[in-house]
Amino acid sequence: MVVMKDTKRDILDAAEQLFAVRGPHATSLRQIIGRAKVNLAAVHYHFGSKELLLRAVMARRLVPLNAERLALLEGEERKSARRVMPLRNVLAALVGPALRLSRNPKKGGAVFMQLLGRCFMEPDPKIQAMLDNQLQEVAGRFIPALQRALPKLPPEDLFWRIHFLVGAMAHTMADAERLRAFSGGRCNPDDTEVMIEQLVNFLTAGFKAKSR
Amino acid sequence: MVVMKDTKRDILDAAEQLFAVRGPHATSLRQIIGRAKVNLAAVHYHFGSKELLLRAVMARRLVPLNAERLALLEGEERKSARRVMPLRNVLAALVGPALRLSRNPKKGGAVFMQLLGRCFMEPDPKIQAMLDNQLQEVAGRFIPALQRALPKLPPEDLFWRIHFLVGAMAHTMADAERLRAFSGGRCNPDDTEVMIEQLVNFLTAGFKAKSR
DNA sequence: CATTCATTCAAACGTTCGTTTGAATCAGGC
DNA sequence: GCCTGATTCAAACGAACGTTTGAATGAATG
Repeated sequence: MVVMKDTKRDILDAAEQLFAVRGPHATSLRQIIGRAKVNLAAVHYHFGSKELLLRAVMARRLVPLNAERLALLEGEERKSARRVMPLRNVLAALVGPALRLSRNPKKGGAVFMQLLGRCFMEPDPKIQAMLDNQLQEVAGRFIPALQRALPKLPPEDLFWRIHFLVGAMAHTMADAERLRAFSGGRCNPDDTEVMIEQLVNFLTAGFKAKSR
Repeated sequence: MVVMKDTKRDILDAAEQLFAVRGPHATSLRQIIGRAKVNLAAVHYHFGSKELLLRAVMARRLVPLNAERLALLEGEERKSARRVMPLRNVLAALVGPALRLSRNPKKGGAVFMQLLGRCFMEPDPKIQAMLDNQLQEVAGRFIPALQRALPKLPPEDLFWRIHFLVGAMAHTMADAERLRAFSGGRCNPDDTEVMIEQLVNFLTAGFKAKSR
């Protein structure tokens, strides 16, 4: 009674871990219950199905993450009052909270960041629909903010660049570790602030490119 | 033996198609032989295993693709002789041939482009190792070329930006179609030249960003 | 103590997976 | 016409998958 409902949290933690490393589709429920040390039927008892489990894993972290992004954006909007908000700050509000996850092990940490990146790249339409749904509000607030920060950029160019942003961000979240070996140790993906700095710096320049 | 057996090619074509749309891991051999209209055992008879089949699918297109990239780079190097090669041309030689695949249905077309993008994002270490192997030569030639085009950029920044490039390119190859809906029809992923232009333009500006 | 209700458990369900087998089929060389 | 080696075929293999079942467990209620 002192400790209650370890089972649900244990399943969520184990699923998050394994979904992130091997991808949701390549992870079996038996691997999850093996790591969580619970019974196989507990997954369906508490969550209903594998798909609903993934949804629960994502919602647990994504809801606060998106709230943080929106709060950061609103804060920036308040700060810059009637002036145009600097593009760099908009991008930092979008990208920063997600990449900073890896600094916060208590809230999911690098594990969830990797999972989020993986879900962006999952071909499964069910997973894509779930993500689109979870990110609808964020997109609806950030796209106008980007447009305001880049008033001269044609919408077509803007959408192409958002697409590139998503690719670069997702790949960085899902596979930052690959960069360590690829760069021959010159880059350290564990240094979150450098990572954010590099990505925001790159994206800011990309978004500011002259339209052709 | 004048022409390659229909069976082998039929399997390669069907596998390429299905691997690309659903991802290699989510595609079963039975789906492949159903589309190819061949016997199930034919896959193992001609290729040995599912993994070797994927390797064969990739090699068939990737070998000529990489050769084209290297030839394009060499051509640019010859053209600019002792001068510095423009960054834009290096990036175009790297990104162009891959994205232009979708214009060339006879050589795999958009289907293989999507598959290549998917493989970049596959968590499976076997697939990653295979890709790394296939791309080693290209990386070894393009990284110095990028360094020469950006002599003032610290190597750490360069590697971060290559990482972002890979993410943006892979996401564009694998999921360009998502952009059509996401942009409300404003972007047309079928127009390959616009796609290349947008990506190269974005990347060129990103690579040229001031180091911080 | 008896009852209740949420939770856990071992076991099995029916599918589907990648792979293997051994016989049937077909080609060309003698 | 038969032999040989390459290819195709239907059928089955064992393993793993997501899911379901029904009984055992345990704490709280009356």
